[in-house]
Amino acid sequence: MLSDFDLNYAHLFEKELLKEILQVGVYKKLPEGAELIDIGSRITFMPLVISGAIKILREDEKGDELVLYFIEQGDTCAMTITCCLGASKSEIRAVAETEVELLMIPIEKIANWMNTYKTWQNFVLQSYQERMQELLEAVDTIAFLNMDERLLKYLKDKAIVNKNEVIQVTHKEIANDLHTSRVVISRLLKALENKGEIQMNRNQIHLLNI
DNA sequence: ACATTAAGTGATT
DNA sequence: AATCACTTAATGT
Repeated sequence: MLSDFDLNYAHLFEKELLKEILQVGVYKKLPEGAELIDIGSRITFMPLVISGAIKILREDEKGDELVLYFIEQGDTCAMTITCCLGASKSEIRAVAETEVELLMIPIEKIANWMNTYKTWQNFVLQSYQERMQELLEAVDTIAFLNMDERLLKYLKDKAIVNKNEVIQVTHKEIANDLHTSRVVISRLLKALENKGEIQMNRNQIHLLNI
């Protein structure tokens, strides 16, 4: 498991930092569907994703959800960085999309290492920038794309993070993630199937043209 | 065989 | 695109 960590992160950090990370970092393995961070919760650690993927979503008072983006191995959560810089409560919810392996870094270390390690500073700034990019992409998707295009993008993203063109989901789950109704999803999926983009089975969707 | 859950359909707003 | 009401199909017990 730690060799997997090396694979993704070793080239990024200098020796001493790597040693510190392994010292203070807590290894965790979570099953699919596990909740990592909830809205309003206090963030006490920064997760470095070793393997698997995490789904980041926004939620309204009624509990209606909207998926923003997925984060994968080599990524970290930008929300935790924001938290370090002042705000301490999470604005998003993070759920394990697949089984995930994480290395949890205590939040105090983050600001600390920013001063001592140049490579850490680069890493944090760069991942923050990448998240910002993804967030803008998510905004574009919601604002400018039709529902059918959004759906297709969602399916493709899901296929990528799961490393599988066959996705296990119900229409209901997709509807929740995209914040729409099941009937709409069923109809759009039907249209996609007729266009030859996908193939449907109960509880699963097969992406054909990737 | 029966109950439950997923998915399909037509009509209405 | 959302909602309703209803049907059909698949699956679990």
